[in-house]
Amino acid sequence: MNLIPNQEAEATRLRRRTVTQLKAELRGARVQLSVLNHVVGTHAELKDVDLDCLDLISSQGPLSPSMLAKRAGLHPATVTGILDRLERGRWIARDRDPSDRRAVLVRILPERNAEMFRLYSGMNSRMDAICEGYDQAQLEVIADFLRRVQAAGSDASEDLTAG
Amino acid sequence: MNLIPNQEAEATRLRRRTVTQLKAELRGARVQLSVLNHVVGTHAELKDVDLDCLDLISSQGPLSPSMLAKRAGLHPATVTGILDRLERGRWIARDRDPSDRRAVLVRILPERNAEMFRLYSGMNSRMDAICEGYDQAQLEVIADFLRRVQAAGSDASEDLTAG
DNA sequence: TTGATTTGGTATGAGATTCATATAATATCG
DNA sequence: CGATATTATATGAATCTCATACCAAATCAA
Repeated sequence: MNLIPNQEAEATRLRRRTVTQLKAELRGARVQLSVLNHVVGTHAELKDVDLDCLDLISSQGPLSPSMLAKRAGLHPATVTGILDRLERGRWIARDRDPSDRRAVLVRILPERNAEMFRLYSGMNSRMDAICEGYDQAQLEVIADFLRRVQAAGSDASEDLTAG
Repeated sequence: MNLIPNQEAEATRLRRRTVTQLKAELRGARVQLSVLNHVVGTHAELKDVDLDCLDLISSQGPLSPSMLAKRAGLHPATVTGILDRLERGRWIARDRDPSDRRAVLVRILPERNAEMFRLYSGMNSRMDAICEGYDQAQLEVIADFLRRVQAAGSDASEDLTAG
């Protein structure tokens, strides 16, 4: 930090460029992963949004259809249709909530896990290869970064839905 | 790396756990960013897939509808419909390819850039805040990681489409 | 050159999807 | 207890996706 003003300005410029670049790469990664999602979904006879919901149920479930609708930014009636498809395909099950007889709890069925895993296996092994290039500390930095991105995305979505 | 076998096994276990965790966080980030995308799309009266295509045109364009269909994993006729909507909304323009009179080149119109930027501004400032917690070297490591993820996603999609 | 085949983009129409609204059942509040 | 709110879903209109067909232009074959 003992730089003359010129060097300091240069460092600031470089940093700004790097941050901009990183955000661009994140957008790019999001699109490519969504494209992969779409291709996987096509093979599994699932819509993109079905897979998104399946991911949400998998990571945040079991949860109710109304909570899922909120988390996914979808209309409740749309979620009913999505859950119908996922249930018909034996991806999920709907149970009654024991504490509220109006409510429903959606949970993942492990039945077709292997099939889904197989569809993602190409990406999975590529990810393993990528990770081999990083040491333990770097992997943790990246994982933590991605965790923060999730929170940011969730918060930004909420703000936009509210406003 | 001068560890007795027990320590080495422990380190391997830890590393495997970290890699698994990282992949889970990446999936989670993809979903949250897609949800944000959906919410943004709702405000801009665009379908999720329209925004995906807009991103692809923005980063890889100008390109032809058939190339876009290939990159996005969509049917050519579907892309025609998407481009119709994007054109009607003044997001893109279709030009004839001077070197092939059958072909069309799709390019971004900057007209509505500010509007889109405003919708993403909440996420953008959150990303800036996140990046402040990392030094230059870390930012570059993360950006490079995301670049590799894009390539992996693109390759995995291609394999799946071909097979 | 001519004629056949391939390629690029889009129109058409059948089937599927989304969502505003309405509805039924249950919960909660006063 | 009665009124209101909440949860999930049925219904139907508008819209979207994609297989197919089609036309124009490029490329290939002879």
